[in-house]
Amino acid sequence: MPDALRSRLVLSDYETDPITLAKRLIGCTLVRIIDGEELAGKIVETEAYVGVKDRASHAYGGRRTARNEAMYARAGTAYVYFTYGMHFCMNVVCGRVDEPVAVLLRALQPIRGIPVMQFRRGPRCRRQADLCNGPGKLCQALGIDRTLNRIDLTTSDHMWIEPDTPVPTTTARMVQDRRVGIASAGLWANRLLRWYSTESDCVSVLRKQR
DNA sequence: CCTGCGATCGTCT
DNA sequence: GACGATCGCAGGA
Repeated sequence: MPDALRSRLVLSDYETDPITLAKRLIGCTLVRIIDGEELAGKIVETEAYVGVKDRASHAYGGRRTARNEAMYARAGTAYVYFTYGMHFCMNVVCGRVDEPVAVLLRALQPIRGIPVMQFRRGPRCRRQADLCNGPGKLCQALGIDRTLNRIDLTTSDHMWIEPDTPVPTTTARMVQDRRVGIASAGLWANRLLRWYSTESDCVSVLRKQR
C-alpha cells in the first residue's frame, strides 16, 4: 500500500490517559521498518502504568532518571528499556508532558514479516503464536531496542501505530485482568490495569479461572 | 497444567 | 551490592 494512503495514530490519539489508551491500542497495528523490510503485528495485550502514585511504575514517587526520561516526554513517544540483563520492553507514552504515564505493549498477533520475526526469535521458537506473546518476545521479534527509545511514533519512519479500522475493538471483546510481573508492587499488583483480546491466541498470560 | 530456577547486566541504592 | 514491567527449560502432578 502506498505510504500516502496509510494512516497512523496522531498526537491527539496519544494525548489521553493510560487506561483509555491501553484499551484503544487493542486491535491497532504496530508497524516496524527494519533493514528495509516491514514487520507488523496486531496489538492484542496492553498494560496501563498510571503515574507517580502507581507503585509498579518506573516513575513511582516521581522518580526521574536517565532510564525513564522518555516517560516524561510528549505523548506518542516510545519508551523502550532494557531489563533482566537481556530483554527490551516497549511502552507508548501518553498524557501530558512531565506527567509520566504510559502503556506497555505485552503481545502482538503477527501480521507481516513473519519469516523475519521467526529468524530474529531464533529456532527455539516453533509456534507462530509464540513469536510475540510477551513484552520481551515482541521486542526481539521486531528488533525493538534502545535505539528506538524516545522516538516519536507520530513522525518516525522506523516505527508507528496504525488504527484499528474500520471498527475499533470494544471492551466487550477484551478481558480485563491484573498486570504481570509486579508482585512486589503491593496493592497496586491487584489493580485491573491489563487488557487483552478475547479473540487472539497470542496473549502472554491468561486470566486464572475462579 | 503448574511451579521453580538460572541466565545476565544496566540501573539505582 | 541487590534487583528487575522476562524468558525458556526442567521437573512433577
